[in-house]
Amino acid sequence: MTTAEAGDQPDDGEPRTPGRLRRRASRLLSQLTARSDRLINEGLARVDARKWHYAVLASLHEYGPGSQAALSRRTGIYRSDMVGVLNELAERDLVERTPDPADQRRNIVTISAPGRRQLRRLDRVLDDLHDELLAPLNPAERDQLVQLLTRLLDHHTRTP
Amino acid sequence: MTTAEAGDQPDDGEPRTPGRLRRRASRLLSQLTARSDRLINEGLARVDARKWHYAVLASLHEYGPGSQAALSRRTGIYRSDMVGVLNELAERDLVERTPDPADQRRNIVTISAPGRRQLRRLDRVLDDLHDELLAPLNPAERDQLVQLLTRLLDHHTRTP
DNA sequence: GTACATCGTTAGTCTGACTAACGCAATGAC
DNA sequence: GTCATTGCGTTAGTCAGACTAACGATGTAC
Repeated sequence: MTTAEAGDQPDDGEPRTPGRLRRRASRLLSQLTARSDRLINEGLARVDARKWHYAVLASLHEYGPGSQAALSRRTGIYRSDMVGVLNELAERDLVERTPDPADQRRNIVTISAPGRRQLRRLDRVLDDLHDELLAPLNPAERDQLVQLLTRLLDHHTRTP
Repeated sequence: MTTAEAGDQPDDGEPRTPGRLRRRASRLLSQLTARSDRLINEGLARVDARKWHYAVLASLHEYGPGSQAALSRRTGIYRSDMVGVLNELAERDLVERTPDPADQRRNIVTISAPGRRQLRRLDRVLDDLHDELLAPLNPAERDQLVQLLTRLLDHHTRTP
């Protein structure tokens, strides 16, 4: 544990972030998330994708076709934003949107063969990007982080 | 380690988030940050403050008066956004903005007595809010989390 | 003294999270 | 069977945070 206490003193000139600020979990989260988001977005943009694409494709692959509303619930994307995401995916022929014969309000969304291919591709891209994101941590520490974050998110999801 | 594997299977009906999605650090970060931000913002709004106020006041208190640009660097707030933050703080008489006699481009920003009082108050408010945010974790785990996040942020700050 | 950097400021972009309201279809109560 | 309620897809729009561009004015280096 000699590597501990990272980020305490800036070696260069002036800009010293107050300690009270530096160790607030909320600040660490938002600062890190800003960088993480940028990293992921840029990485996905390079293969003409966005993270919502991944979420929808993964959900379709793991749980099969579903209505837009169901996809919203599974992915956490608001159903108002889902429209646009599905438009983008349909443009690229990664999913198909067909009316549900059993319920005329519903569209049934299905993943296509190219969609499955793209999903595998995105999985690899995301693996690489996460390797970059988590570079300073060893595998055990990465697990630890995921565990801690999951527990927190879980708590705040169940207890709104 | 029997408490592990939180959040794997939803007990209620339909909405199952794909596993590949659920354990991606980037997603955990952004989901959790969204909730954290909301929690903090609402908490601070109740005492007529925003998180930027805290950042600026803390920086002034720990490192003394400074120009707006210096404050930008210390807090990570863009200097374009700093203007508005300082307006809000000045309205509330928490800081004073006076022209630097030595450099006519600069404003020197100083914390006022009410500013110091507000800072103490915000410190207490934030302590409580973080207690809520980190509720599921024991003190050791909270430290662990802060450590891990700090190391990551550090890495991505030094290596842009 | 001219070229360049810095300061405060205004304006505007982009993304993500979220709300409101719509027309329409299905469902359940009576 | 009608009617209120709920769920669906969609459009539009709000709000906040992060970030860029460009400005006039001032300071600094050569």
